[in-house]
Amino acid sequence: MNIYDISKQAGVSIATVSRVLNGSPNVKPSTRRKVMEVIDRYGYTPNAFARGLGLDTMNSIGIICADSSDLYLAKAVYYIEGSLRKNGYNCILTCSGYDHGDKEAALALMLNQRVDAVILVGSNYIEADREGNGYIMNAAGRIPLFLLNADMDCPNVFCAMCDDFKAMQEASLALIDSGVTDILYLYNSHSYSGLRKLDGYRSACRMREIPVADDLMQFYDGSREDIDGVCRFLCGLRKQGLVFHAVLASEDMLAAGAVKYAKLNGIAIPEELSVIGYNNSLLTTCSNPEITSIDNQLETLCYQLTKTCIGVLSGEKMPPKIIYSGELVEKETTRLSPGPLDAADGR
Amino acid sequence: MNIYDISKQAGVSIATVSRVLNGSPNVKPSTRRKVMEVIDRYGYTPNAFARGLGLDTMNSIGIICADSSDLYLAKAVYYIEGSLRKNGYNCILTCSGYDHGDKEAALALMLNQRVDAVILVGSNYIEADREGNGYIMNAAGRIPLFLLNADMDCPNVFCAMCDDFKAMQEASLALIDSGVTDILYLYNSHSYSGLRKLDGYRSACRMREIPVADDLMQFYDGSREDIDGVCRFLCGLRKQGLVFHAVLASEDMLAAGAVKYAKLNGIAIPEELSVIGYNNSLLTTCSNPEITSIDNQLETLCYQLTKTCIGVLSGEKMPPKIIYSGELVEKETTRLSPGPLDAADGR
DNA sequence: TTGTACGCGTTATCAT
DNA sequence: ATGATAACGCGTACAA
Repeated sequence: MNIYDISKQAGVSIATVSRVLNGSPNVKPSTRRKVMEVIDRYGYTPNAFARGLGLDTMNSIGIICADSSDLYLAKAVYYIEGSLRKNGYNCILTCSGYDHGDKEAALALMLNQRVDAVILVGSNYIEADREGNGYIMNAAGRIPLFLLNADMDCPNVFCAMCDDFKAMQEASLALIDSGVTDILYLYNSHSYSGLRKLDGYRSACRMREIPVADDLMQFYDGSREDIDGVCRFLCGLRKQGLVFHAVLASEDMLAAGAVKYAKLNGIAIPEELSVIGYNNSLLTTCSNPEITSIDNQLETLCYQLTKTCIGVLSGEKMPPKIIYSGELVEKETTRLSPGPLDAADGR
Repeated sequence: MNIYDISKQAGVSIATVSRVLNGSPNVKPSTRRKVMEVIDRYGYTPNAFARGLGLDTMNSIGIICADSSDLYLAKAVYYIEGSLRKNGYNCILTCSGYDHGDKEAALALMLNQRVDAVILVGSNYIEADREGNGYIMNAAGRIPLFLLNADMDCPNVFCAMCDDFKAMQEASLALIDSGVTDILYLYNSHSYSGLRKLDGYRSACRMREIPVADDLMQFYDGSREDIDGVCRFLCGLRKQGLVFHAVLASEDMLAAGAVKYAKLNGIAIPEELSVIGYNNSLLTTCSNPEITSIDNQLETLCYQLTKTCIGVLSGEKMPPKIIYSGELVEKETTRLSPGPLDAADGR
C-alpha cells in the first residue's frame, strides 16, 4: 500500500492524500474524511524512507556512549531517549567502547546514517589534547553535536555538564574540615572530566595547605564492574604501608570497593575510614553502610541537553554551554561537620 | 555530493560508481581506482535514505525494552546492540515503560520506522492472557520478532530464554535440602517469567512436601530502585509476626533489600537468614555479604538471539526457540549443601 | 566492461 | 480546493 493506492481508492490525487497526511488546512473537510476513511481501512502509513529522501531527515538522533550497560551511562541514555522520543525523534544507539579509534568510527557511522544530530554521552569523548578532538569538530561541521558531561568550545557543539571540579573540591573540603586526614583519591579515568575531579581534590588540599602526596592519588585500571578488584587493590596499598583515613572516589563503584575493603580489614566506617563516591547511584544504597556520594544532577543535565538539542534542530538560538553544580549527599560512610544548611535545619 | 557528481568527476556513469561502491567484481581495476580516488577526495558516502528507499531497508533493527536504565535490561541492550552492530545493523532503541498501551505504541512506531526486525527485551512483553499478546502476533505478520526471556508460539516470532522455572526450582530445593525452613519468596513482577519463577518455588515446596503458605509469597510493588523500600517492607512483615529463615528473590535488588533488612535487625547471614537473588548482577557483589544468585546466562542468550535474528534476516531457517538453564552461583548469603559438583572438586 | 533509463514513495511547486 | 509533475539519490535490469 502506497500513496498511489490510497489516492485511487479515495478518488483523489496523491497530492491530496499527502495534504491530509500532513495536516494541511487546504483540504475540504468532506475530502479529508473520505481520504482518512481509506487510510484507516488499509492501516496505511507513509513509507519512512521515501519521506526521509524527500525531506532529508528521518527525525532520528544518534546517541553514542562508551558502554550502555554502565550504571551511570545507562541512566543517561534512558533519560535522553525518553526525552527525545517524547519530542518525536527516534534514537539510534551505539556503544563505542573506550578506544579512540572506535569512538571515531562510531561517530562516522552515525553521520552516514544521516541522523539529524548526535549526542555524545559521557566525559570520555573529550581528550585532554586538542588534536584528539578533531573528529568531533569535524562532525560538528555537518550536524549539531551535543555533549553530556564534557566541555568543548566549538561552533555547533553544545554541552551540558556538572562542575566536577567544584563538586570534588567541596567534597574534599568537607572531609578535611570534618577533621579527616590522609585522604586517598581513587580514580579510574583519565578523561577530561576525570582530570577535573582530580584537580578539585588537589585544589582543596592546597586551600587547606595540605601537601598533595602522589601516593594518595591512586589510579585503578581494573574492570569497571570488579568491585572486589578495587577491594584487593586497596588491600595491596595497605600492605605496602600506605595510610589513609578516607577514600574519595571518582565513581561509586570504587567507593563500594572501599567499603568492602574496610569490612574485610575490620576498619570501622566512618570512625576510622570515611568514604565518598560520585554519581549517587544505586550502588550507594546497596552498599552497607550506605555511601555518601556526589549527585551530579544527571536527570537535569539530560533534560537540559535534549531541550537544547530540540531547540537547535528547530532553528532556535541556544546556549552552547549549560553548567550545573553537584550536590554532596551525605549518607552513612562519612560524618561531616554540619554545614550551614544542616545548622539551619531545626529537626 | 551525490552519485551523479562523483560519476561526472570520474568520467564514468553512475552505474559504474554504484558498482564500485557496492564492490561489484565487474569493474576494470583501473576504473575502480579512478572512481575510488574521486570518492575519497570528496569523502563521498551514498545517501542512506535513497538507498533505503530503493532497497526497502536501512539495515536497522528496533530494540524495545521497558527501561534501559534497569541494571539487567541495560546489560541485555548492550550485548544485543554490540552484536547487531558488529553484523552491520543499526539499532533504534525505545524504552516503552511497563504500561501495556505504551508497549503497543512503541512497537507500532518501530514498524513505521520500517526496521527490519524488532527485538523485545525482557519478559514483560508477554502477558499471561493470550489476548494481551495480540499486538505482537500482529507485528509478526510484518517483520520477524525476537523475544529475550519470553516464550511465545507464533510464526515469525523467535525466542531465547532461560528456564526460570527450573532455575528457581533448583534454588528452592538447594535451600530446602540444606535444612532451611520457612522460605519467603519475594517478587515484584507478574510477567510470564515472573510467574514461572514463582511456580518453580511452589513446585519445589510440593516436591519436598512442604505446605505452600500464602504469606510466604510476598509481592513488593515499590520502585525497582528502592532497596530501602524493600528493607522496610520486610521489617513490616517481621513486625506482623511473619517468620522466615530465607528470602528467595525474583531479582537481585530485592535480595539486596533482604540483606539490609538482616543487618538492620541484627539477623546473622546466613546462619539465621539465607538470601538468594536472581540475575547475578553487580548488586550481588556490592552487597555485604555478597549475595548468592541465579545467573541466567544473559550474555549467551543475547548472543544466541541476535545470531538467530541475523540468520532469519539472511533467509536462513532458524530455530524458533532457544532455552538455556540458569546456574546457581553461591556466594556468602547461603550455606547450601555441597552439590555433586562441589563434592567432585578436590580443592 | 560500461552506460541508459526506470522505479522506489514521498513532498513541494506550480497550475488550474 | 485540487491535480499534474518534478525533484530527492540510489540500485539495477537491460542494452550495448
